[in-house]
Amino acid sequence: MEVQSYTPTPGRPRDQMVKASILAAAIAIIDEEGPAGLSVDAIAKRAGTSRPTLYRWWRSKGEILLDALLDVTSEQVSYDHHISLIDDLKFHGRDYVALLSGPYGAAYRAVFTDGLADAPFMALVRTRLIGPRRNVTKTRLEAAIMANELPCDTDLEALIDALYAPFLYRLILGHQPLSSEFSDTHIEHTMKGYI
Amino acid sequence: MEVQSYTPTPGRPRDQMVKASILAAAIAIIDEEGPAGLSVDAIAKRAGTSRPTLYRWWRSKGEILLDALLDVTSEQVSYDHHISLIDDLKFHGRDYVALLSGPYGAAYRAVFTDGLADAPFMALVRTRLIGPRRNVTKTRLEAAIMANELPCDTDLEALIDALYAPFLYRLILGHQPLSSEFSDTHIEHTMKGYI
Amino acid sequence: MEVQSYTPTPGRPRDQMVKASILAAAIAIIDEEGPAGLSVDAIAKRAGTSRPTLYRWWRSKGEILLDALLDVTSEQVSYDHHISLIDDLKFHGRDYVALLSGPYGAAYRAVFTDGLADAPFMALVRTRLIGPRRNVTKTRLEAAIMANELPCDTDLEALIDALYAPFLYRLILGHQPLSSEFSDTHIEHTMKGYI
Amino acid sequence: MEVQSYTPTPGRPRDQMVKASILAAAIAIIDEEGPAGLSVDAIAKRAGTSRPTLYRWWRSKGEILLDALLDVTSEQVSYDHHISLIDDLKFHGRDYVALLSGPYGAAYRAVFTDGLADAPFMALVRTRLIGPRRNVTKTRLEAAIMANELPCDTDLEALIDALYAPFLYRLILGHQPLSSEFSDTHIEHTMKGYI
DNA sequence: AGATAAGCGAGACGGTACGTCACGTCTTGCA
DNA sequence: TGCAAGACGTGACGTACCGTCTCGCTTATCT
Repeated sequence: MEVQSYTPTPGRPRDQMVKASILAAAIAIIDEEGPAGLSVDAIAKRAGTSRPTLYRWWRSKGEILLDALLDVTSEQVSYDHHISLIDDLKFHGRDYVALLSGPYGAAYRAVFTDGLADAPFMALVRTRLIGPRRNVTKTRLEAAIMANELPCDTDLEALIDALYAPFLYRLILGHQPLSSEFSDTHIEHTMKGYI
Repeated sequence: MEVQSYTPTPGRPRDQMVKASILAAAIAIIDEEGPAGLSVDAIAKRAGTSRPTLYRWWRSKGEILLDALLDVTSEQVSYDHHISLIDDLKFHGRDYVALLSGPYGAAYRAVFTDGLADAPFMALVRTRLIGPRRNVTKTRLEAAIMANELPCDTDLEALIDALYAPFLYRLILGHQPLSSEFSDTHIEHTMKGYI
Repeated sequence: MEVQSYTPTPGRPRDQMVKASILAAAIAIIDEEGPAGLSVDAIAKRAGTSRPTLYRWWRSKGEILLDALLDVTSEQVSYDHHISLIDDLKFHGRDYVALLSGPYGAAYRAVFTDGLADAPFMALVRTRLIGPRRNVTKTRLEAAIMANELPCDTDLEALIDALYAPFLYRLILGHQPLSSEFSDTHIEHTMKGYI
Repeated sequence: MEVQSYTPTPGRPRDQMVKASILAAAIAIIDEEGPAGLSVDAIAKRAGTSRPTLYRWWRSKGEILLDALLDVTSEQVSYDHHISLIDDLKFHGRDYVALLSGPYGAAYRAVFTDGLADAPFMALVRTRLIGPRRNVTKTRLEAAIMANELPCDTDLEALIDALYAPFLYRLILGHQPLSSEFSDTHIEHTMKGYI
C-alpha cells in the first residue's frame, strides 16, 4: 500500500477550485455558444481566472476539454456483466450515445477538431480518451472469446472500429440522428457479422 | 440532344488557370506541410495569386479544399457492375481507401476539421462531397434489394454508415492503418451482418 | 490667328460626354459624401463608366478634381478694374471665399489632401490651379506698383501669401468661419501693412 | 504643493519604451521615406513592435504623429518676454519656421493630410496641436492690448491667422521657401497692418 | 463595303494596406 | 510560488482600393 507523501512546495499551493471552474467553463461555453465561442480567453473570463493561470495547468484548449471529458467519462465506462455479450454491448452503446448526444457531445467534437489540426494532441486523445473506452470493450470481447461466444481469431481492433465508428461518424457529420435505436440495431447487425 | 447555348458574360472572363492553380496549391500545401501550413495567404502565394482573388471565388479555405476534392473524386465514384454485390462493394472500398491514403487524405481531414468548427460548411461537405459518394453506394444497394441479394427492409443509411464510417474513423484518429486488407475484411463482416 | 488643324485619328473618337460626367460625378460625390466616399470606383460608378476609361483620361483621382476645379475657376478669375486696388482685391477675395465655401470647397480640400501625399501632383496643383490665380493678383499688384499705389520693392510673393493663405488655412483647419466679412477686414489689414 | 498619489493599475503596466520607439519610428519614417512609406505596419516594424500593440494605444496613424509632434512641441512653445511685442512674435515665428523646416515638418504635413480626410481627427489636431500654440500667441497679444501696444478691439483670431497661415501655406504648397527672413518680414508687415 | 483601330462597359487580376482577432508569453502587484 | 490583470509580439484573417488586364461591343476612319 502506497502512502501519499506530502511534499511541501514553497509558495502558494495551487488552487484546485481554479482547475474545476476552468473545466466547467469550457464545457459550458462549448455547449451554449458552440465551438466558435470557445477561445482560451473566453474560458478564462468565464472561469473568473486569467490566461496565464490556464496555461499553467494545461498546454492547450484541447487538453482542457480532454480533462473535462475524462472527468465525466471515467466513472461511466465499465461493464457490469449483464446477461449476454450482445446486451452488454448494447448497454454500452446506449451509454456512449447518451454521452455524445448530451452537452459533452460538442466537447467531443471540439476535441476531434483540435486533434485533426495537431497530430501530437490526437495521440493524446487516443491514449487518454478513446483508448481506455476501447479497452473496456476489448476486455469484454476477450471474455467472450474465452466463453466461445466469439471466434478466437477475431480482429478485435476491427470489430471495435465497426462497433463505434458509426457513432462518431454521425456525431461529426450530423447527416443522421444519433439515437439509442440506431445504436441497438447497429450493434446487432455488426455482431451478427462477426459471430 | 442538347445544344449548348453560349452565354457571353460581360467583363473579363474568369481565368481558369488561376482556379486550377489555387486548387493545386491547396492540395500541395496540405500534403507537403500539413494542416498547420495551410493559411489562405500561403495558398495564394503558392498559386501565384492574391488573397482577394481567392476570396472572390471561395468563401473559405474549406471550400477550396472541397472543390479540389471534388475535382478528383467526381470521375472516380462509380460502380461498374462486377461479379457480385460484395465484390462491387469491396472494389469501391479499396478505391475509397486509396483516395484517403493518398495525397488527398490530408485534404479530407482538413475538410472535416473546418466542418467541425463551422456547421454550415459541414452541411456543404455533406451535400457535395459525402452525399454523392453515399448515393452511388445507395443505388448499388437498392439494385441488390431488387435482385433479392439484400432484405427489402434494410436501413440503407445505417448500412452505408457501417460500411464507410470505419474508414473515416481511422483516417481521423489514426489508431490503426487504413489498408485495402482492412477494407476487404471489414466489408465482408459488415455485409454478413446485413444479409 | 491660329488655325486648328484637324487631325483625324483612326478608331472611335473619345466621348466628351464621358469626360463631363466623370468630372460632375467627382464633384457630386465629394460634396455629398465627403472625401471618404471619393474612391475611383465610386466616381466611375456614379458617372456610369468604368475605371479603365477613367484612367484613360486622367492619371489619378486628384487630376480629375483638378480638372473639375479648373472648369469652374477658369472664367471666374479676372480683375475688372473697379475703383481702387483695395476694392479690386476685396472683390477678388470675396469671389475666392465664395468658391471655397461652396460645393467646390470640398474638392479644393481633397486636392490638397492628394497633393500632400504626392509631391509631383502638388507641383501640378501649383502650376494649374494655384499659380494662375496668383498670377492674376500679381498682375493687378504690378499695375498698382506702376501706379505708385504700392512700393516698388514689394515682395509680391510674400504679399500674395499674406493675402490668401488665411483663406486656405481656414478652409483646411476649419477653426474659424470663412466669410466675406473676414475676407474684407483681412485684406484691409494686410494691405495696410504693405503700403 | 501637490502630492502625486500612486495609483497602481492592475496588470502589466504599459511599456513606455514601446511608446517612445513607436513615436520615434513614425518620425524617422516620414522624415526619411516621406509620407508614402508611412504605413502602420512600417511604423510597427521599425519600432520593433506589432500592429495590434500600436492600435492598442492610438486609433490611427495620424494620432501617432500628433503625439510625436506634441512631444517635441510642448516645451518649445512659450514666450520669454524679450524686448518688445514685435521681437517676441519674430522670435516665436523663427521658432515655428525652424520646427516646420526640420524633420518634423513632414510630420506636420502628414497630420494635415490625415485631418483633411477625416474631420474628427482634424478637430483633434486643432484642439491638441494648433490650439495650444495659438493660445500662447493669444496670451502675448492680450498682454500687448493691456500695454496699449495694440488696439483693444483687435480680432485676435484673425490676427493670429494672418501671422501664421502663410507658414503652413508654404509648408503645404511648397511654392516658396520657408525661411527665417520670410518669417521676420512677414510678421513686420502683418503687425504694421494691425497696429 | 469591309478592314482596321481605338473607345467603351464590365469585371477579373495581382498587389498593398488596413483594422481585428486569438494565441501564447511576459511582467506587474497582491495573496 | 500562485493568481488576476493586462500588455506584448506573432500570425492569420477578411476587406477596401488601387492600377492594369482582358473580354465583347460600338463607333469612327481608311482602304
